[in-house]
Amino acid sequence: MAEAPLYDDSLTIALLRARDAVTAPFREHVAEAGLTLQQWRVIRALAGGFELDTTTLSRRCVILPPSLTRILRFLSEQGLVEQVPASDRRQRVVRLTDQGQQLFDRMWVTSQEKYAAIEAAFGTDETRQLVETLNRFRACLESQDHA
Amino acid sequence: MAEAPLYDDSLTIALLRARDAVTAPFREHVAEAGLTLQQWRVIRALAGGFELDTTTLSRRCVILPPSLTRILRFLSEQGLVEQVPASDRRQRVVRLTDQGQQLFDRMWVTSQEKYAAIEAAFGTDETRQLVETLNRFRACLESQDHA
DNA sequence: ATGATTTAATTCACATGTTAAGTATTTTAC
DNA sequence: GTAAAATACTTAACATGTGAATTAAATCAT
Repeated sequence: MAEAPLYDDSLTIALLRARDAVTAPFREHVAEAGLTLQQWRVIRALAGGFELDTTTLSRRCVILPPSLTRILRFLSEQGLVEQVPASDRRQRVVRLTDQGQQLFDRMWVTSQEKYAAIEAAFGTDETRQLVETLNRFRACLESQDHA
Repeated sequence: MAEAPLYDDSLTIALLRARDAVTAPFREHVAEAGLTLQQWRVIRALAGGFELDTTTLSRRCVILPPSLTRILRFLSEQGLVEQVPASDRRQRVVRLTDQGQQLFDRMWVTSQEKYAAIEAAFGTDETRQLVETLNRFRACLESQDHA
């Protein structure tokens, strides 16, 4: 049942595979709307009228700035996102267009259903605990690095 | 302490961030040898004299075949990997060259030390349990999908 | 044995990941 | 007030991720 021994890589590999497994149904769903997972994450972050700058989006969506530049260019061309003036003119602040919000609204229900299916399969408490453990794990490593 | 509410994305995001955190020290380490994490995963899978075909490498390293083609091309050009004849001539079976094995040997000690530091920081048992939970989680989702 | 099917890998095209360098704006220090 | 430092983002260059199409070899059916 278990994989090869020689691997201490197990943690990295386990994280990669868990991510693949959990994103699969969402990837399929958003692809039907012509979106990638990363583009969808940006739309979600902006849903509900939020106006966010690139740095904030980058942190929330876990997408590096150079990728975000390209993603925002794409979403603007599709008419899903628009720029709003910012007091600090270095910043690029964006929000969803009406069209973008409508797309979100159409997709959100199904998206939630898929997430609910995952929680149902693994258990609500177990899922919540896994998220908590992952966040604790990350916090632990990051504080270690700052030493 | 916690991030925004509106997110059901938390699981995906938590997996992404955990992966970023755990790979950071390794990324830095292998970059000093002019390698990427993915290239290093392939080298590790072959270390110790294993001769593996592309499909097996793809599964073990969690790298899709098209990426693997490019990675093996790079590693061959660097003289770290060489092809061995296979009974099934559709397959591409490779192994480490002496140079490749030597590179692995030089890097392996430090790599293990970094992994040990992670286990020490988060706890050996906790780390092992996290890997076990992630694998159980993945198995759970994959069996769900085949329905 | 021959043709149809399946399998293994590659190629293609485009999106994202990643690091370093560049540009414009703001802030800091004096 | 102005030059230096810091900040926010973009661009560039190359590696990987991803799905679809392609090629070559093995297997299957008859």
